[in-house]
Amino acid sequence: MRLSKMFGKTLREVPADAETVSHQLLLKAGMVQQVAAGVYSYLPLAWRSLRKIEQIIREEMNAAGGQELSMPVLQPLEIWEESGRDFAFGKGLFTLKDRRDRRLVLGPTHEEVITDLARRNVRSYRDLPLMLYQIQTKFRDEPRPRGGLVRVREFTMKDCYSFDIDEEALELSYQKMKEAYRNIYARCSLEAVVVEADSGAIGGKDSHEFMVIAETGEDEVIYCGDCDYSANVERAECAKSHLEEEALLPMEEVATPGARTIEEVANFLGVTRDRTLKAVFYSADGELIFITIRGDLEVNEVKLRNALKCSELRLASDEEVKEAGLVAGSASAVGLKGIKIVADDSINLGQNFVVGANKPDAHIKNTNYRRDFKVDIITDIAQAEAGHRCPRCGGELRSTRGIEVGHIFKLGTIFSQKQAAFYLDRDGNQKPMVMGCYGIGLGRLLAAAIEQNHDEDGIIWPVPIAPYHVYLCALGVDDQQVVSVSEKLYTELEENGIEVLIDDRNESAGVKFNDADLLGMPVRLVVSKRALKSNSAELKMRRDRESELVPLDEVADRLKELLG
RNA sequence: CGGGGUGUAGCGCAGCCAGGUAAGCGCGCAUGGUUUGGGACCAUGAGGUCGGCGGUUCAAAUCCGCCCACCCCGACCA
Repeated sequence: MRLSKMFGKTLREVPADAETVSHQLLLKAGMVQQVAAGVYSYLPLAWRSLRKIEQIIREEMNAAGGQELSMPVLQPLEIWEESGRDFAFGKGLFTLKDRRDRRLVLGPTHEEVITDLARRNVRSYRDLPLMLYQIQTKFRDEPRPRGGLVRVREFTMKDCYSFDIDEEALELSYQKMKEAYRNIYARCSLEAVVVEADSGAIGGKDSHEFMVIAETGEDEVIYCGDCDYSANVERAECAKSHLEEEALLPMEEVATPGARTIEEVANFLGVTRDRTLKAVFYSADGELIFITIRGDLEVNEVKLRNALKCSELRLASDEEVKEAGLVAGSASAVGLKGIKIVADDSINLGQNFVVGANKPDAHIKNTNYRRDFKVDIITDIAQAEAGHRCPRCGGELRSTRGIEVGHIFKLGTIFSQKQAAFYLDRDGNQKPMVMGCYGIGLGRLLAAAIEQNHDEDGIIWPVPIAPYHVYLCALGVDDQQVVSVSEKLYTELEENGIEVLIDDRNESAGVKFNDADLLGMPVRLVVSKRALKSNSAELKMRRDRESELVPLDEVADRLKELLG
């Protein structure tokens, strides 16, 4: 490709909107352009890179036994009602009506359609295992797109679905996919770590995310400094301290004027925060929920959402709290009626807690779960944080940020049950297929690759996903020899299967070098009067500082060797 | 949805507070010339619904109201 003809120009100044490195570089390099919030056009350079990523994924999916197909973006709302996920996705679902007023959705994912396909076509255990995938556009009406290509509303995703006869077979498919994913990231020269994850709106049991560690990542990863435990903070657990056993004491009301926060109450009464129970109020799909958790811990809203199985969850407003007759700052589950109570299991890890008295400026000492109050749900809803103890080995937990570049789930029979996707086993019994699903966001992968491979001058493409291999820089295009040699090299390299972007523009050396660094092709090859004096071209790897002179007739071989 | 911010040429910005000269600057773009190893220089030129609608006024980029778009934080989110 000739730079003089290529669509998409590099910018000297970065559009003010871009915050993250990958977003800035993608814009500055003229690779993407925003059309609306979270909606982008991919210009030729970005598209080439994306196609390479796509091909790598396709090859690995095929190698793992996947069969590629294509399902529609446009889907009837009914199948979403059938699975119940119109509710789970809520406002994230793009919906529309056709001319006959039929309600349609733009698919955010394809479990429903694939399950429908499976139930129509799979009859027998002999048809299983089955692994199907597609590389398709998804639509999600994200509340807030951000970070350039990291979180968008329209994006390309590889989504793969496995169908097995039982959990054991699913485990095999799952491991196969995990391996395929590792291969994909390795082939893209990306370092991705596997973490335990929440399965979110997709549903299901086990789930793992592949994270590219990056400061600008939108996910927080909790990991152990001593063992290999790592999990998305949404799902991460911690070993909660167990207070010393003591005899239950009678409840005692004490005046606590002005003390409202856990901090204030603990200080006022001279106890540590873990001797108190805090109260938090949420609104879950419009219903007010009372949450109680030990004072030294915070509520993890994802865990809470899962416990409640609700769609919309938010902190209750002051008005809602007041309306429910609750006394913010002095509330507790003691004597509370007519409101759903969810507790963190930490309320069991100690005795004689300080709680609110449900009237202003008063608290109750020596309160104990079961004896003094009951709850509707008790489970782990605590947020794990850096500094907490590892649930596996007791080591210290740490925190970092990452970009989620892949997510795999064991769905089990959630969809096959709801959508009646059954098969007949060896003994003639009807059973639901056991499913898994496996996604990779391509654009996000591209962004993550840039986050992980750049310097202050621009992108440093890993060879396998670089738009072109070589940036052939013809320096001094008014010199006949420079032009003829660089054109000859261009043709020769292309004939050898090397992808070349030739900078044939009439620009100064500075401009060309800067663009070469910005666009970040793995190899820069300079043809200039200076180099031609020794009948050579100057070769420099993007990631290196030094260049070397390579005799013209050896360039092609040298490059083949370098690009391997 | 809550909080904060921004909208003036392709990109980056000034002008707005305190209404009034002819809507400016840098980069980029076009033409000509001089340059040519790390974002050159000179000259000439093209390019604008000042986000939109309405209001106030003799007069609005500037003041007021409503709306829209986009960005950031939060909420939310494979």
